[in-house]
Amino acid sequence: MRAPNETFSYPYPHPAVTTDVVVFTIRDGRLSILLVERANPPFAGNWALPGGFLDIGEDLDACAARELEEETGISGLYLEQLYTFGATHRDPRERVISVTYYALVPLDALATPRAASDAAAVGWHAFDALPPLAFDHAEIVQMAHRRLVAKLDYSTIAFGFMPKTFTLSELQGVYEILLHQALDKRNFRKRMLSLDLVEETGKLRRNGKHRPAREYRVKHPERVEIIK
Amino acid sequence: MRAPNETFSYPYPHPAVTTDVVVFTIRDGRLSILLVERANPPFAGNWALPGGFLDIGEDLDACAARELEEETGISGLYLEQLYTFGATHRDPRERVISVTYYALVPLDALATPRAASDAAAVGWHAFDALPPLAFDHAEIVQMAHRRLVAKLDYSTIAFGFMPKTFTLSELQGVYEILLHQALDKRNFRKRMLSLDLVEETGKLRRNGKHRPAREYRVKHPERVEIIK
DNA sequence: CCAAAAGTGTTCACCGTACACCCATGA
DNA sequence: TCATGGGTGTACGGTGAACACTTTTGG
Repeated sequence: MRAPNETFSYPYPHPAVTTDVVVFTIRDGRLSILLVERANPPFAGNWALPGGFLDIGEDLDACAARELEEETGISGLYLEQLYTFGATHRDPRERVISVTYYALVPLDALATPRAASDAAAVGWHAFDALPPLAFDHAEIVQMAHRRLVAKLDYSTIAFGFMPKTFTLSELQGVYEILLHQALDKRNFRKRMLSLDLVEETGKLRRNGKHRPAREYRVKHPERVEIIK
Repeated sequence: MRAPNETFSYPYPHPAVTTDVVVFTIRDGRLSILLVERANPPFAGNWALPGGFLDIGEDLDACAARELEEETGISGLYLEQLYTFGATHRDPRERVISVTYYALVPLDALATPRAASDAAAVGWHAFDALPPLAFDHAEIVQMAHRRLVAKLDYSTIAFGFMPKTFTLSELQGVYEILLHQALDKRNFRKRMLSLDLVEETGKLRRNGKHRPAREYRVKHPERVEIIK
């Protein structure tokens, strides 16, 4: 074993550690992620995931949340650690270990992100039409997407995309976008209601020249992420 | 965004990065993990997970595999990244980020591990009777165990415990130990055979004064970890 | 009254579960 | 011949999938 055994610190070179966050949302009926355009080399002019270096006294989760908040102005999101990428030459400057996270932004919380000082631009990009990404970020995005879709089956992660109140049709739309297929309305409603995770607010949602939809909310927001 | 933007390297303090591995096996009918007894402070005399510092030019996976091989003399195991732990004071000496992995050792590969220079001892411990662990390693072990049990449902991870050839009763025994419950023999066999992942070797296994058991092997070892 | 989305039940196939007895061997 | 673990089939209930029409509103 080569566990820590010096009295103070490990006398060999330390890698840099960053967090990068894949921020998903649904915009205009398409799954989208948040990207920043890099202002500086390497990969200047390329799009990349929001993220940055870990402060030496900062928890990993806090770092990811801070980076996310700095980019989008949104906090309190569902944020989950995804995977840690550490290939030796993933960053040409120095050895960088990236602890990656993913987050879901509810449909109604789409604050227009503001570009930070070291980014040329920041914006949402449809998942199925992403520009070339810097570093190994394309790989990170692919893994986040696989995780997201896999969790649809056995968790209630899709609620992370829902605003405080929503209709069952909106919820079904989210599933259909994520699964890339149409779902049967009756089966979908039966399944959702049997989970006993949503309740009617009692209000109706008028959305056009047709029958109004019942409005729902999540019953126990703190339990939403618990695996079925 | 606070992504890398210096020409060379990030001018703030870097944390140390380690990998730690939860090595599972089944010994004497009990789920067990491999621990080393620390020879040096901090936590001298306590048991800890095998692991150690990342070499600056080494991939994360390679580091975990190397540490594991150094401890057990076994290589080529199923090894999967688990989670990255980075609480600010998890190591009293300096800031340490631990990228954790877990591995499964087949029943027949139980080489007696040999203690490395900086460990007082190394050995297997039953999962339900673990000694107090150094650092946050108890938390790491708990997470690894939850992952292992969860994957039983939707993957074929249990085959990671099986030697090259095995009987269906042995396989069932592994599931029963991991799930902590007895399984119906007929249903278990029906399910396993329907997965079409194992095939008979044609040989019989004589194990006592009773009917010999058919010997099986995994059909496509490279596909064993693919999610159902 | 027409267009558009909301809302509602039943049938069927499949799968997981429960359950009991005979078989082959060694002592 | 007996003790021991190996090996086999069927019946039932629950769950997921397929499927079409009525309701309510705005224009």
